Amino acid sequence: MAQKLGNDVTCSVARTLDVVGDRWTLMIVREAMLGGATRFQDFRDALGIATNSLAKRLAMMVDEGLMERRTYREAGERPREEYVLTEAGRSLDLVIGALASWGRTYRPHPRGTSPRFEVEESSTVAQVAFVTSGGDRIPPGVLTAVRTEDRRLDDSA
Amino acid sequence: MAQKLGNDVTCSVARTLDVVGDRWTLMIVREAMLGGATRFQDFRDALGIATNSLAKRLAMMVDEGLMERRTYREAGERPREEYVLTEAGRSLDLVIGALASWGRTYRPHPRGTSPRFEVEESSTVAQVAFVTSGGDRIPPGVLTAVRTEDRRLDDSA
DNA sequence: CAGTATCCGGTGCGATACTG
DNA sequence: CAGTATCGCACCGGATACTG
Repeated sequence: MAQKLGNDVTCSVARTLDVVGDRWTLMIVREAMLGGATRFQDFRDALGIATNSLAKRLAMMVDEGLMERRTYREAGERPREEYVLTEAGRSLDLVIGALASWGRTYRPHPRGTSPRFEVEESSTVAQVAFVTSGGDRIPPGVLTAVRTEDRRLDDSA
Repeated sequence: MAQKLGNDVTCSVARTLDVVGDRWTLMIVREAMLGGATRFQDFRDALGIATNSLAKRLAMMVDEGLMERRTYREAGERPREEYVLTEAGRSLDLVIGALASWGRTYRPHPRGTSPRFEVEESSTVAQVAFVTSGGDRIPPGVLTAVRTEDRRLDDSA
């Protein structure tokens, strides 16, 4: 069950916001991506979110396929629950990256921090940008938006 | 005045969500990008939003520097108000693009529509992706996130 | 530790009516 | 057309207490 934004289900932006458009979900995703957080308490400590809110968010995210809930047991420990991003959840990295980039540019903060995305092992830093289907980067400010039917767009290219 | 998400101002994602994290702002930006909407009534018709909500959102967006409000007069007409995206507002295209892309992939809809971004005149379709500072596209699934101080990140590269 | 149960306040948002 | 004014409510989310 998505949550609220009932109108305009035909808009792909609205459909996404219906899932991640609340106050906490993307922050939880961000925390999960940073790798430190997998357990309930991790998210609670990192975000300062109320327990019932967190429980509700995590349940929604599992329900929506952003997270997977697992029970695991370390040697000698009692079983624990952990929440791990699914592929759909990990794919929100572009959204997180775009939000972070905008914030850095237009809402700078002297002690600000962002999730930096880098290629594993090679330490190459990644940036979010528009590219052509050929893979060439498109400079900012030259794009026009046109309303298009989704089936005519190919994301895999 | 940002609106609500008080905590964690050091996180650039949170700072951005503080501006665009409500239910309508990004939908208004989207509509403005599609070019059809500049006037109050345009947004109202396109989104079905309540007038007071729209007024409040637009005022906030002007206040936050996402939109510019102008009074103009066409020949023989009475003066009208129009709302035009600023550079900061237009720069949300990456966020919109990332949201649309995710929605198309993970929340497909038979009659879904998205804003398609294309290079003016050349009709080249743009996609949102991670790239290296050298401009090479990075394939999905190979990135790791690390918490980093904003001043150590260079978005202009 | 990992939640669930309950209470409650702020407010985002819709509906409606009204103004210049 | 472009809003403002009022009303009302759903609901998100915080605080707290309690359970296995």
